Amino acid sequence: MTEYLKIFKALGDKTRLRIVIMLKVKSMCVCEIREIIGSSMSTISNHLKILKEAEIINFQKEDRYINYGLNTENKTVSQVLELLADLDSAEIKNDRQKALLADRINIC
Amino acid sequence: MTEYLKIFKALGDKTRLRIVIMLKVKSMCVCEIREIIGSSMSTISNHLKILKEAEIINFQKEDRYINYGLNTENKTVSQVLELLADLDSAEIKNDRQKALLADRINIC
DNA sequence: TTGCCATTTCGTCATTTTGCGAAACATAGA
DNA sequence: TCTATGTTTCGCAAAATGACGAAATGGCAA
Repeated sequence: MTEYLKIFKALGDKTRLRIVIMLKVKSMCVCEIREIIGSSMSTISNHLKILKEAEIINFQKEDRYINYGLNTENKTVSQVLELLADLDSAEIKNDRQKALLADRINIC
Repeated sequence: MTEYLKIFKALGDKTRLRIVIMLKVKSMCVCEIREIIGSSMSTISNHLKILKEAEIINFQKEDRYINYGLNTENKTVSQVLELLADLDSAEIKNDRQKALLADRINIC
């Protein structure tokens, strides 16, 4: 139960849900995510920590950056993420658009 | 997104997750749930309110009681609840056992 | 080594959430 | 109507959460 509890807790926050939906578009570093969400670096970092602990996301170093992405290897997580497949609000479209355009060179 | 947010928020609490899993066994009234969970009446009532607002549960009057049950007619909800199908911890088994034995005559 | 840059951790504050008992409410039955 | 009983609402205290800026960390490059 703890596994699901962590996942639901993690996804039960608007900012984190937005982050997760954005990461379906592509993996991103903290400052790219920050740019789209608009909160402070430390706030984003904290949200990512919670998503990490729920094993919803993972990360890998690339260059000077740490790229965060969805942990699709986790079966429970990928099942939950499938539910979100057809989310389609204006806000989400906007985030997705920005995610596509996001480019570390112009952000970090 | 708001719909999912509400659902995840609602299920991101241990007590509420326990209630939902119990309600898969059978519909129950507030005092039956109270007996199994062990919190106060008002606490349980408040949790049920949150689950109601997320449309995870519904209710119907029966006799003097209000029976709460899972709102399986809601597609999103039933998809989420399917995820929980194979939960199997000791605590959950205990709750399920108690739910099966619960009988308003001896509780309310 | 030193400096730089991306990220995390820390300390603090405001807000939200959770839990409780008491009181209020609703309603079926005497 | 009055009573008993099941449920909800209210008011409050304690705990958890989310946000921020500042400071600390980690690692690459000069």
